[in-house]
Amino acid sequence: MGVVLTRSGGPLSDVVPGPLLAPEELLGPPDAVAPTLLGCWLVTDRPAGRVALRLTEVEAYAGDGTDPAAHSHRGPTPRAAVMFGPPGRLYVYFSYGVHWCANIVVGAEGQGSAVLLRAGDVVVGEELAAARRPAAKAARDLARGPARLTQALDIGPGDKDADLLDPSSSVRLHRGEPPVQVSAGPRVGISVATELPWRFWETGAASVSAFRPGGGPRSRRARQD
DNA sequence: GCTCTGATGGTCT
DNA sequence: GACCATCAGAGCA
Repeated sequence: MGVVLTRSGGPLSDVVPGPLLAPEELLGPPDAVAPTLLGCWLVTDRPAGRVALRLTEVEAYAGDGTDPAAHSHRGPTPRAAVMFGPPGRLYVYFSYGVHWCANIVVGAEGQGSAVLLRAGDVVVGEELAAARRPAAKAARDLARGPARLTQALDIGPGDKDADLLDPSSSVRLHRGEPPVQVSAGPRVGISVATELPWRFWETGAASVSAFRPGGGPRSRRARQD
């Protein structure tokens, strides 16, 4: 209930996604490409219907050997091989034995860089996304966090290495309206290279995952052994 | 509101 | 066998 309206006043379900991104737009260092992905639309077309969300939070991971937090840091292992593929592919990995998380491969083929998709605002198919995310209590929680984002979009192991730039693909990356303002800060949930401000989010977006301003992520590494 | 913990399994050493 | 690019829910203030 309650039809969400665009700024121009039309129902979002009638909004047509912008053009697909071109591979050239994903070249360059991951920390330079990542903020340009904010505002872009990630769209999944499934038999149950379409869900599209507007990216509001991402993180950059570099494959040039300087970023120990990147899955590609140890080379093209079976899991991380997709990261060394061409830009615009979807790198999906299984996290904590429970969740799937999604990255967009960026940079030149062979580089091993990617951008983790952390959060977005669902703009099309909100009811379908809500059905996939029964724990979400509010619209902003539908895709607030990397694993929640993949749940809302129904992204899973079957989407590994999907070509987001192919118009015939069921998972695609479309250009959207860029945010007015972008913020940057440390990445979440990693234990190395925490000093790099490679997390980017749309300033003020409600769907940006929770973070302690100035305090960093809560430390859970202080457990005794 | 904030903090803490269990769940759960692939990946890599 | 340890380590996770996490989430949801319980407990407490």
